[in-house]
Amino acid sequence: MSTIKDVAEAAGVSIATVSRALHGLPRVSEATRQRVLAAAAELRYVASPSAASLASGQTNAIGVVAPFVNRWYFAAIVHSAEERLRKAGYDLLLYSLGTDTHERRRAFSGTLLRKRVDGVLVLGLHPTAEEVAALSAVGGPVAIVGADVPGWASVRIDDEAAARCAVRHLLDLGHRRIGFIGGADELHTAMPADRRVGYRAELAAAGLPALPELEAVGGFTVSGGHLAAKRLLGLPEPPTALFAASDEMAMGAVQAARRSGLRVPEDVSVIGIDDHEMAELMDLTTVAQPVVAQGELAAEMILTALTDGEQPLPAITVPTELMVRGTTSSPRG
Amino acid sequence: MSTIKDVAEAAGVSIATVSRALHGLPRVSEATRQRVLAAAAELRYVASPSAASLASGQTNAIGVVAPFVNRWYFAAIVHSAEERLRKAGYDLLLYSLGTDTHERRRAFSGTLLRKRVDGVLVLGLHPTAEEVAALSAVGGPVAIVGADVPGWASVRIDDEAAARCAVRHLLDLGHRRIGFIGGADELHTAMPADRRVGYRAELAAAGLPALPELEAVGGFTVSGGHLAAKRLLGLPEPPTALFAASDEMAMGAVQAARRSGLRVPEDVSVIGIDDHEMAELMDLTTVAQPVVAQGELAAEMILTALTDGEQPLPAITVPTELMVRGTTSSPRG
DNA sequence: CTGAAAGCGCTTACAG
DNA sequence: CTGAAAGCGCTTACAG
Repeated sequence: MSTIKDVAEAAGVSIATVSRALHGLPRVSEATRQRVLAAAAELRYVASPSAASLASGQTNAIGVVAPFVNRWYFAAIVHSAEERLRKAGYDLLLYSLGTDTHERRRAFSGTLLRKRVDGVLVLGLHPTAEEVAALSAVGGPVAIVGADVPGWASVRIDDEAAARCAVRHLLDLGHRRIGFIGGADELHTAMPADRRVGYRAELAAAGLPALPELEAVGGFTVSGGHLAAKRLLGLPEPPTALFAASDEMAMGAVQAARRSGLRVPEDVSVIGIDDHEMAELMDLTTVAQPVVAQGELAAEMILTALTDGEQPLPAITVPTELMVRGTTSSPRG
Repeated sequence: MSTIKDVAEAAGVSIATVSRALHGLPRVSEATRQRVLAAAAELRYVASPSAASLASGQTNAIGVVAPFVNRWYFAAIVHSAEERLRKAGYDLLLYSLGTDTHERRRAFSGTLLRKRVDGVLVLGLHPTAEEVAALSAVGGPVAIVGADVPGWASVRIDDEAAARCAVRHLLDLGHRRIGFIGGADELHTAMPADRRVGYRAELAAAGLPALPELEAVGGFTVSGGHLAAKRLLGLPEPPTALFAASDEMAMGAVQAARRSGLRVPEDVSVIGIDDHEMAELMDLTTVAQPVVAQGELAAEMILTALTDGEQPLPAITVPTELMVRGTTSSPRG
């Protein structure tokens, strides 16, 4: 593996000049630059990121912290953010925490990220005040997707409004007994709580009570949604419609209804949030959120903060859209 | 941010001793080690990865190169590999190439990875001989998932056998006119070709011809599968069963059949490969492949190669399993 | 426009 | 068991 010294010798210049030429800095004659570029290409020279980082104090890497990557929402955001960051010359260090509290602590405390990244992208987690302080102390700009934190850049949907939109759709269709399938670990992720708030608020706005027995926990998985729906539909007085806080849970709910011999939407309506890539396939009515855009925006914000220094970090709310498909209709009778 | 020097001063030892104590190396007295550990904790010291890499020649990072992360198969493998690698103290650098040939070239040429990672994990790509040579020249061990390459560690399923298993299931049910929905860019990814080979081979073993008009391109997406199925089912003499080389395409095919007014499986059977997380939900018959295990195995192989030096790199084939669900049955009549 | 040199923060023989 | 010192390969003022 060739080093900058090899290139310098081959080009007949100093290593300082090689560095400047390769970085496109001014104060290098065009002739010299060409000679250096040719020598570097010839030697297949690639600068050592470690050495460059040590000398410059920049790592040219962004850390991405998420609970999962193998879920539609996170995978889509990671993919779009990665593309944007790589284009800007940044590497993406992935920390997929799972549900492990210990790993979560390591990530947020900075043990994992300090001195390793120039900035951090947090996905789908709702950090505590302590965690915010710790991550902020890592040094670089932080952007969060799916929540907002003072001092950090953020991209999110209005979860409460999205939930209200979904419930309103059901109300407009004539439903009055509407079940809710939410997440479980409200402490860990941001949006479940907000979506539940929206559910209750929209019911209240329609003069309907929020009945505890109509709220179930789905854990944001297909099988969790299935189980939750099964319980709700087995109630003595079952709901005529189900609002699931994510499409994956909504899909599980549709399945549960059908396995219980109920037709969707004739016997029970189901609506989700997301517009998961499989939602159209399943003809699922949902409130769509733009995931690719959120990933790109978050990446963009970090890049801007990295170059533009001290300008205020934006907090963006992206719009959602009701997608009426085949799993919702008016209740019978 | 504290450096090793701060810790050394606080503990009253040299930086060499700090380094040894923190790494758990021998030849440090227990008392000294405790003192160093305490000082490091007190100062919230985290070693600079750049400095450590530059001095040691190791990056403690593994590069993961994949065409996508936002597809079930890749996301699942990245997630499980990341967990294993992080546990071993390695960072995961993600390179999600997309379909961009330019980025692919950069990744395989080593421009992206050289001097940056200790090993590489390649997912779902079928590198050319040239690419293999270039990536091998990066230096560290390489493991590939979904294909096998001489000189690299590998984990994969037997794609041809999996395809034959799927087709055999359809033959056993009595189908004789079986359509195939495969990928598109056979040059880029490994398995499409093998799965097509298996399809043809199993037909041949049953004394049936491989009819070109029964083979369609689905591009490994739901919508691609939908389109391909639509074409096949619109044939003057349509197939009574469809074998899709992935579950996502199979799901698209099921949808296409239903939208054409055909019942699945009464009018047309559909089988896929994968056992996608949504397959059970859709009651899709498929040939299951273990994704989590493949990710873990691949990570394990790299870790072993990294520590155990020059032992031969394993090439493992993991088993697949036919999952008979509700989208396949005997043809009518 | 170019070079000599300091310095980034570690690891690792080498001495003792 | 511990320390002094070289060296990893860059970047970046500082001179000229």
